[in-house]
Amino acid sequence: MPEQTTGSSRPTLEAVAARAGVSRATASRVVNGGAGVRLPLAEKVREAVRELGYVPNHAARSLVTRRHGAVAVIIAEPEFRIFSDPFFEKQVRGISRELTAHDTQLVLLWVEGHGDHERISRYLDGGHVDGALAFSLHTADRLPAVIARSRIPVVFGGRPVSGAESAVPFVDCDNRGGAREAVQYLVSLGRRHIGHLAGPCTQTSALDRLAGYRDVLVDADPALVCQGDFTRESGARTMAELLERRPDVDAVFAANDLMAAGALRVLRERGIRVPEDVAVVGFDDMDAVVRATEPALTTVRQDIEGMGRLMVRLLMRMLDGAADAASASVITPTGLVRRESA
Amino acid sequence: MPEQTTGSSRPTLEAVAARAGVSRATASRVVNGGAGVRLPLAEKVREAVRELGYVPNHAARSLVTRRHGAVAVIIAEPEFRIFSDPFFEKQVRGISRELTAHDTQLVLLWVEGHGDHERISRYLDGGHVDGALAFSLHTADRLPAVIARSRIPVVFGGRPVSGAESAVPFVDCDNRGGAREAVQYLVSLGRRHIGHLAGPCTQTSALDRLAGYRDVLVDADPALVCQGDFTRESGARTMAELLERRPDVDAVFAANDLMAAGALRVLRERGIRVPEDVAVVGFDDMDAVVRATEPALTTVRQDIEGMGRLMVRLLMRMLDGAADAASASVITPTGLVRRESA
DNA sequence: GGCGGCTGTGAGAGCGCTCCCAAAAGCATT
DNA sequence: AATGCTTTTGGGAGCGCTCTCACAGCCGCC
Repeated sequence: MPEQTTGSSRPTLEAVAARAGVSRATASRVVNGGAGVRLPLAEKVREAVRELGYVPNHAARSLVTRRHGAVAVIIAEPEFRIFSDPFFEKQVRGISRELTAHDTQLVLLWVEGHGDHERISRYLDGGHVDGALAFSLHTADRLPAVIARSRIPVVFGGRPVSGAESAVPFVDCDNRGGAREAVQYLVSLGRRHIGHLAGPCTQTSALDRLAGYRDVLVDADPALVCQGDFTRESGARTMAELLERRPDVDAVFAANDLMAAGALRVLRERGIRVPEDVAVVGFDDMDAVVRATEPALTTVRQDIEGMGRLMVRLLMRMLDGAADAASASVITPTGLVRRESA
Repeated sequence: MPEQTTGSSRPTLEAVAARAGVSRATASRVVNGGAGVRLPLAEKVREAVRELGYVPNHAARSLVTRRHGAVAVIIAEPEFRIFSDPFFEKQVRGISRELTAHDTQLVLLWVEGHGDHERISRYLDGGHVDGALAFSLHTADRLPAVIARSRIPVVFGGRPVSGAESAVPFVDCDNRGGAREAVQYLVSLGRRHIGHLAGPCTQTSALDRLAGYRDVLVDADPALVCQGDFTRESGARTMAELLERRPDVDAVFAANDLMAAGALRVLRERGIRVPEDVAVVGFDDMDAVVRATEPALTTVRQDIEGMGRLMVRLLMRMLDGAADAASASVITPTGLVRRESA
């Protein structure tokens, strides 16, 4: 097997110790913070490190510490083009930043099909990473269950399906509370016939937002709820549907901003004024969408990057043994952002 | 320090060997393919592996093999929202798939600012990964140089700036040849005043496409080239600019599809017929863009996912010592896709 | 039937590091 | 100056694996 690294082989801790005139143990202490080493010695070691360009061998270290300084981020792409989704981009960015702050690496596991499940589970149990972060996308997907069964701690982004694995720790925003606030706001505006353009019923976020809507409008006409799928097109379609079913509708709470944007287009096309005739509220506060709507979209804001960061913090606490799965989940607050559409 | 893995500690190769009644060496041989082990013994070992749920300890293995089975993918986000960019998504997907095929993990390094350079370089030299993949985004960025200086093999996506690091291996499509073909096609259509909506001069892909344009139109009026930046908006702006400068323009080669889409919009707004009055050709053949234009965009196709895969293959060959940096770069072919706009 | 040349197997070293434990050194007391 | 402490330091084991090397079988061959 040919040498893969150029130049001479990397210096070991042994070499550093020899050069500094100390034992390997002392050199190790200095490299790992230097607690309990007298200053002049520590300085000598640090100098040796510098001169030799010493970089600790990670494999050797984690062989004994059983820590890897790495966390897996599992991204499934069953249907969504995950990365193009600005939601995911933000969340992954938050994760990445927080991991960097914890001096931890991000190992990306991109799951393609169902055959991949076995590979993922082997990887998680294979001692490559200390923990994992995953996203609960669809209620039908078996992947979350597979992941949760692994022997390393896992934190989910988004509330997983309730049921057997209720003990799975997750971070999610207060979808239900946010929806409630949005609908309550519409009520406070004096709106009487408030429709809901719902997201796909395979995703808990959509279900929770629908639940929030129902919390406020306990006995709303079922015809006021139209089933969409979080896309702009479905927003347009459901809005049209709603107008047909209930021409007297005077407000709409869309399950996300994209659907709200689709709805606004339809309303504009039909000459229905927003917010005068129909008030519209979205969910997510996605810059790219919100900035482009006309009128500017009133929506429920959630801190997506912050949720990513929280996922990491929670995982780190679990790794430190300071948090246990059952009690650890975090629900982040949402807030209504009032603009022009409602 | 509390236990981080649940349950009893993982079985070692020693345990497998004991259970199978063989030596550790033999067990190791079986786990690694089983060459040179008699069948009955091998079967016994495999059974022990199954019964114990043995998974090799990766750290221990790479401590001795000096292989990590992991490759870093370095993503800088100087200006671009990398992940939202469908180009990157495709390329990363290709990379991910090919890495999986090579049983290699993807470690994502997300570079934020310039202070991060040191961290990246330490990581690359820290014995975490066998090689790295990076993208040469902007000629001004120092990052590629930092990366190229590391002691592990690196393959770039996109031709890096020529100059000092000409020996850096990369994978890129034939930007220049593709541009040439596009412009030649416009010429063959009988077009006489062919403009170019150029991409940012800080990116080699844009420069190469411009060069291809110039290859064909050696002494074109400089006024026919307008400087954009790969965005849809810049496509619209440069198209307007071009129409002002040279109202007689009868064809346009845009540096990418997004710019072409912007250009089409402007042409439509002004009632200029495409392709009758002005023919338009793009570059990239991005589904999302191409599918949405009216008329359908004629463009230069490049296999982005394939480029991602090639990056991995090239890196793997370098890791095997079968390819050396200087001679290894790959230029993938492009092809004109004729639709309606030209 | 004994002997070279196989192939298959096991013993053991050692990858580079951390961490336990014992020894040494320092310090302040008596 | 001797004692009893605390802090620093070094020796050495061992994390789980691979890989070299020596040895044990086994074949056919003279």
